[in-house]
Amino acid sequence: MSIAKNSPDQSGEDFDYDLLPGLIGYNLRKAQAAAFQDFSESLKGCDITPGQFGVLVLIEANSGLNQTRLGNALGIDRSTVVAVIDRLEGRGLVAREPAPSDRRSYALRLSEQGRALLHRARALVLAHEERIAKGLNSKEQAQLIKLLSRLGGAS
Amino acid sequence: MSIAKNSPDQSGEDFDYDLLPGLIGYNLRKAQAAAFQDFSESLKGCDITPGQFGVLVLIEANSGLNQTRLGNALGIDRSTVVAVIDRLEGRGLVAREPAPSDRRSYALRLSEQGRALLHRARALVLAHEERIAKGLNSKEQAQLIKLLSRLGGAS
DNA sequence: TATTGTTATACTCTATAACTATA
DNA sequence: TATAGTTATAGAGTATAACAATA
Repeated sequence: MSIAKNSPDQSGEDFDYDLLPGLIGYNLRKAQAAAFQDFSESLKGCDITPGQFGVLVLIEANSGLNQTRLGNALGIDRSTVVAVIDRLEGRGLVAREPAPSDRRSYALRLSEQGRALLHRARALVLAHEERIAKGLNSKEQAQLIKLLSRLGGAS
Repeated sequence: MSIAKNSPDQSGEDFDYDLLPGLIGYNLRKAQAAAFQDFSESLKGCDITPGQFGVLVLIEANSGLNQTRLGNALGIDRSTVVAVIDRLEGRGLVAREPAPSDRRSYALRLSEQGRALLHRARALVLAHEERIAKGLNSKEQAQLIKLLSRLGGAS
């Protein structure tokens, strides 16, 4: 096996990427794919995806929020949130509790197990961040985050 | 409807994102999601995804390449390439031709229709790129691409 | 009427393992 | 033995449309 998983072509032969390397979108996709792969390996012990990590963080930091607000914060549809929470609840990491003020909605909370897993995951995520950004110094990392946050009208 | 599709929380109420805004991975995901959304809207007439656009570009620029090399160039598994090409072939945009030198593999080519669609798509993609990067000047755009390309060990 | 959560449905992307044909 | 493509299978992410319960 001469080519590692998910790595770009290394076959020495000429390959023409045309306009792709000049596109922000293409570089974004590639960088995100690389980050996703490293994330998965780094958090193998926790078995969570970047999106699930974000959900756990937001629930812990905003305990009692409902699914609609969580979806708005993440920029995903309510119907998508259902499946995300289903998985997390199925693993005993998140609980749907009755919301005191509105019987249509749930108050989302982390279980003890969820809190413990998130604690472990945080440390692994920080190590993962260091690894993917090891080619950049702190100033460049800050610059990258600033530029990314200004993309897509988040302004 | 006070909240636009896939936009971050605008409910005025306090919301705690905790460590997320400081993570490269989180900002990468957010930026990519915004770019994907804009791409989809921009290329509605062509009905292709960013990944499919990349495949069409690479096939045109490297006519006759096989699925394995394409997968290597994109960093995706051979089995994933099959479904991707199936869809494109099903729409008559790509053709699997017998490879002259190796009867195990196909030589991928764009159909006339595929070439025409790619021609239209290129213009739309460039407009899309301008739109998502409208908050950045040329120097910042170049800087962003440079920083992104140095993430994930692509070094 | 509007909102929350849900279900049904659908599409894309992704991978692993095992298989066939060919090298 | 190794490689190219395929299939079966699985999981995650995403959305739209329609529905029940509640506001």
